[in-house]
Amino acid sequence: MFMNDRTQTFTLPIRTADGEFLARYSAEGLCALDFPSGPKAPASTPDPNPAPVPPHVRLWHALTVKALGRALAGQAAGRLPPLDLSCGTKFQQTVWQALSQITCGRNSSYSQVAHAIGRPKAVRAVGAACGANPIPVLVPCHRVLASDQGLGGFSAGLDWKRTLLAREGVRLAA
DNA sequence: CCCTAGCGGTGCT
DNA sequence: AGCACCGCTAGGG
Repeated sequence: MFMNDRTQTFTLPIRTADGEFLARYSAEGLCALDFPSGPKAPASTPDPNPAPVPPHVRLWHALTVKALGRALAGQAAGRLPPLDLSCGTKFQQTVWQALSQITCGRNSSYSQVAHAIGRPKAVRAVGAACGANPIPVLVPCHRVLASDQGLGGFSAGLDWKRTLLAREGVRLAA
């Protein structure tokens, strides 16, 4: 083989009441989920020359659509497509893995996650890893709060974080 | 309340 | 190697 085995990825839109998300798929599974871009998020420009979407990707996408719909409604996401987290470092993947185990309606803190992965002092690094999470909502980085019960940060904007938490019924201090 | 020091991972030089 | 970021935290005014 030459080195031209381009790892083809597919980007598929998901229309929701909150705007149009974009799901990206690698050969291994869902590798990214993007929040609606603009404030009003007009429909994405259709690809003028779209590559055909393979059946297995369609299947993954169906799972993603369903899971996202439930997650946005504040319910457990249910079955997910395979996740491709290989874009992250070992540390980040460990963190993202830990995030996935925080169940709907519950929450954690950066410090707790740091302890959970056996690096109790890597608290700040955990925060940075959360910010690098390529699959927000489904990998629920929004459930991680500051230890003083503050909101902490959220790369897509704190409004999203507040909204997601509110919908799953998480009660915030203050 | 604010301020600070200390922390660990990551990316850039 | 060094350095400057960071979705942080605990401790001290």
